[in-house]
Amino acid sequence: MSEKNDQVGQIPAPENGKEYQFPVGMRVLAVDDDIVCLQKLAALLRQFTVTTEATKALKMLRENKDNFDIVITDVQMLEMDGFRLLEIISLEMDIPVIMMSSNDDIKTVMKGIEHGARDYLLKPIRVEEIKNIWQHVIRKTLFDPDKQSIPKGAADQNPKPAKRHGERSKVKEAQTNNLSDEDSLAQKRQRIAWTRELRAKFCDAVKTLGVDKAVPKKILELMNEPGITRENVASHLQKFRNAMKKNDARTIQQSDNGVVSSSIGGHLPNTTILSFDNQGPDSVHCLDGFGVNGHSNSEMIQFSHHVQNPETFSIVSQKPLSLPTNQQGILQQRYPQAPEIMNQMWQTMNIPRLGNSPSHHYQMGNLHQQSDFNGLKYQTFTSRLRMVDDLMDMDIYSHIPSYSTSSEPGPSGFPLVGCTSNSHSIGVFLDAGSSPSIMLRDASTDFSAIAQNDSVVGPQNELPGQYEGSNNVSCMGRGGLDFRGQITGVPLDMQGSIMEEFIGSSQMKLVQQPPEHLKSENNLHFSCCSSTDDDLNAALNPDLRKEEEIDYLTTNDNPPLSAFLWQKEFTINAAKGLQFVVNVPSI
DNA sequence: ACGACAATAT
DNA sequence: AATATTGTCG
Repeated sequence: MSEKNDQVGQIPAPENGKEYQFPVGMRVLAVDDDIVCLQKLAALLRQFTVTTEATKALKMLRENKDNFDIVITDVQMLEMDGFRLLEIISLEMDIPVIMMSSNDDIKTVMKGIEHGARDYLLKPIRVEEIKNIWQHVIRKTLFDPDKQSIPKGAADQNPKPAKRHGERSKVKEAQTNNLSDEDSLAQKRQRIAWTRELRAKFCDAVKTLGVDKAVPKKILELMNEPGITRENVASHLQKFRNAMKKNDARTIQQSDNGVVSSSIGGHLPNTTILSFDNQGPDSVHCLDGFGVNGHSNSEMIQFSHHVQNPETFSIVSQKPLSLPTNQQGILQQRYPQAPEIMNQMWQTMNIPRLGNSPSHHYQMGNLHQQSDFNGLKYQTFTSRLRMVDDLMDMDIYSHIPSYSTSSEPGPSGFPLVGCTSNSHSIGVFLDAGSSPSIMLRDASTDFSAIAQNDSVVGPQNELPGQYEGSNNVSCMGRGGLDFRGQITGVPLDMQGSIMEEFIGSSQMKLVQQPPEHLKSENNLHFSCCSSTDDDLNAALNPDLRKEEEIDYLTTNDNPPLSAFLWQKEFTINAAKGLQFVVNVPSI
């Protein structure tokens, strides 16, 4: 208590220790939400304070930053990420922070370094490592004794815009000989991360203020988040509003279509034929799905190589499916319904039905679990969807996780209300039974969840190791989590409160990371996301439709989806290499 | 090279 | 405060 910050200078040199002695007098704040780790760590420390909650740690630090010489924090924690903690600490005070984690992934380590961590210790922490951390405390006082009193954050809070330019160029010049560490950091814009928690807070604030009355300053107040500036909020608000605008536009566009269908002359096709465009009975149509458009694609050749049981994919017949005509009105219009299409697909592909389930229930792949959370149903299933360059044991059946036409939850849990695919993936809409209007907005996130084919998202009580070796995706009625555990597809702010609460309540989390090569190469993660999202857009918005790229199936069950009319022939790459063509006669 | 995002400038 | 532009990142 009585001790002051300068006391750190008195930290005994290592020599004075016996075989192993933690530097006397060094006050460590250790943060880890894993109690066991915390205990282990504590055993190595002398004078320490521990907490399992980053927020508590922050509080302690804020209340008296002079009480601690150094902070050691775990990287992965539930409520607050270690990085976030690090970020806030380095923003608000000048206490060295050491990260620890069992993850030695270079990127993660780099992230720590970039955020200003003084060290990155790999778990399990060994004595030798802990023994030396005093150096960081010393170094701090040695190297910037003056800056000591001025927290970095404070300086950054009130930047003088006018002087910015000059400063920046100066930094560049100075870069040559200076402390590379701090300076390179200073050069970069330091940005805050809008974590789930933050966004949730933001949303709450906006909600309570009312969308039109929400201005940065007030939001900031309501959020009550130190470490965040008004500018931060303003920026986020800008994004938020943009997203809002976009979303509105989309919705309007859609309802327009639904009502008028003007883009194709106000008529609806009265006959629709679905056929599978295979080259002949029993042939696997390993068309690249680009061949039709004249692009050949070497990847697809690879595909046929990798197919282990070609018979599995045989298409039994090439039976056009004639759908009943109905001219009642838009909702009754007969387009190929996803169920019908699926039906045909499955029939022709010889996909087995589930035991004695009602005729429309199918199960593809392994259905792990169906759950209900806060009234939202979701389920996990196995998706063995692979990207084109990774087709080793591709299994076409498992591309479609489950399906049901009934509005009652069947074995699959949800009615399939639509589906889409691109050359990489097939996506399905499962409706958890909510209002159709919400469906559209959130639909793309469904895709994302599915498209993130090598990630596992599941309820917390599913063990991380449980799915090892398989590619699992958990899908909720709407919304999905991406590799990072963030909601994907549309900005979180636009997800609506349901999703927000669902995810925000941290009942869901990412339990398995995708393979590294999928994450890094070609931004696969992102392209995957956005392409599916694009597909959705295109399917729903004729103007955006790009004939040669967009493949989709949609259904009439759901007004928003039914708003879309098929006017031409589209190619559906239902799964890599298998190509179906939907012929829609012109009116 | 591009889109998303957040900082920064106007 | 709102909007436009810029810098970073993957």
